[in-house]
Amino acid sequence: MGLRHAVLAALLDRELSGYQLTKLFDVGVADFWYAVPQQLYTELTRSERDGLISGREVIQHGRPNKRMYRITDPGLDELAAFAERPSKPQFLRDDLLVKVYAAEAADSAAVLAQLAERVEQARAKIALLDQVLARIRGDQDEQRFLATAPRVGPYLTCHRGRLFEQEHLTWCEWAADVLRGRADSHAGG
Amino acid sequence: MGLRHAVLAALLDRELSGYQLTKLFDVGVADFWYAVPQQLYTELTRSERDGLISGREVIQHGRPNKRMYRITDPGLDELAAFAERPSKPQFLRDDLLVKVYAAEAADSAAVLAQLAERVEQARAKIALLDQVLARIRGDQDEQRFLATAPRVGPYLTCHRGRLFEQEHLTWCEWAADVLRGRADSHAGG
DNA sequence: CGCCAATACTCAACTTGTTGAATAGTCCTA
DNA sequence: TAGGACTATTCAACAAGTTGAGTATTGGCG
Repeated sequence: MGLRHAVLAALLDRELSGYQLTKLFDVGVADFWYAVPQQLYTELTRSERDGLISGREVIQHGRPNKRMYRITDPGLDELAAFAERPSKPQFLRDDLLVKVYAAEAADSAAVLAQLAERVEQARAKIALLDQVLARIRGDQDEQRFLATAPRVGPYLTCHRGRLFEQEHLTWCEWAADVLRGRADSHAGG
Repeated sequence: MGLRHAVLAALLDRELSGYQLTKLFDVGVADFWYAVPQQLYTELTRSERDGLISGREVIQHGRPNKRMYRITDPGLDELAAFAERPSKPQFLRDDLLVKVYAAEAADSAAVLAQLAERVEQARAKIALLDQVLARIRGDQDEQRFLATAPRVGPYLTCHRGRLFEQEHLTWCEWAADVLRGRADSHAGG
């Protein structure tokens, strides 16, 4: 039940519509989880059925009505209980790594192109996350914010996302350099 | 078909048994993919049926017989074609991040304990990966190895795994510090 | 006026990954 | 000499994630 708890966490201190959640969990700012709309709407229905969240219909003019969700007390309990259950270690599982692992059997130009693309994606995401971090921090410096803000969870996980992207970027560039260097030296001599 | 290509990549330059593959893809040295034995045996059967790998029975004395697999020419083609297909961006999806995101709603001692556990796991994995890297490199220094070795893919992805663990470790320690600091200051005043 | 994007969702089919249990022989340790 | 660990694999049930299509309305652009 990964998504379930991610949704509960997102609803921790604010009411959100299904649609807003799809935006949060979309490529954009899913700094701690990712999911497509279909998954989210399904999960919202299930979580409401199970009493962990409650939704209310909001009638809108000029656009479809929507349903706003908030976390319930049983939802808070579930989240707290989840936090105490052991979590299993995380693993890398990335197509691109497989391609680099098999680089010698593949067209190296294709692999290099994909590494370059990832670098660009990572750069864009870092820029976005930097904005998010600055917005969360407001006008405080980081240390002050972390010491005094009422909630720091979102800031910490956002930082994790940034680190992840930064590291990915660095590695992609390094791997590309290595592969390029080898391709050149084979071609040249 | 993530696992399929990961298996093909692992068989790129050596023949391996299903059991050896389960060890590779187990917690141990799955520096680019992870899978449980059941998944692997299923995938091996399917890939053999599809002609991407071929297996041969090896009769053993004193232990169960085993099946050794090697990649076929169609398998190599498939791997090369896979490397040229675009790969989708990677996302973080980690229980522990959800817990940290929701830290304020959870028992902070429990979250801190899990962060500490992760730090230990990461340390162990880093030590292991360092051994693997040294073994792959042999007696050469890194730069020389990367320039001259016949295959560098496994080395590059192993490095990626190490970076990932290192970054995870650093972040876990930082997040734990932040949360501990806040817990103390709330308790103390 | 027509088209596209955005809002706000739903249904269905499918693929992947997870969990638990089982088999069966050998080797090592207590 | 019993019990566990290691080798080597299989079957089945289920949960989670992916993909593709479809609905309906509004607002803006050219």
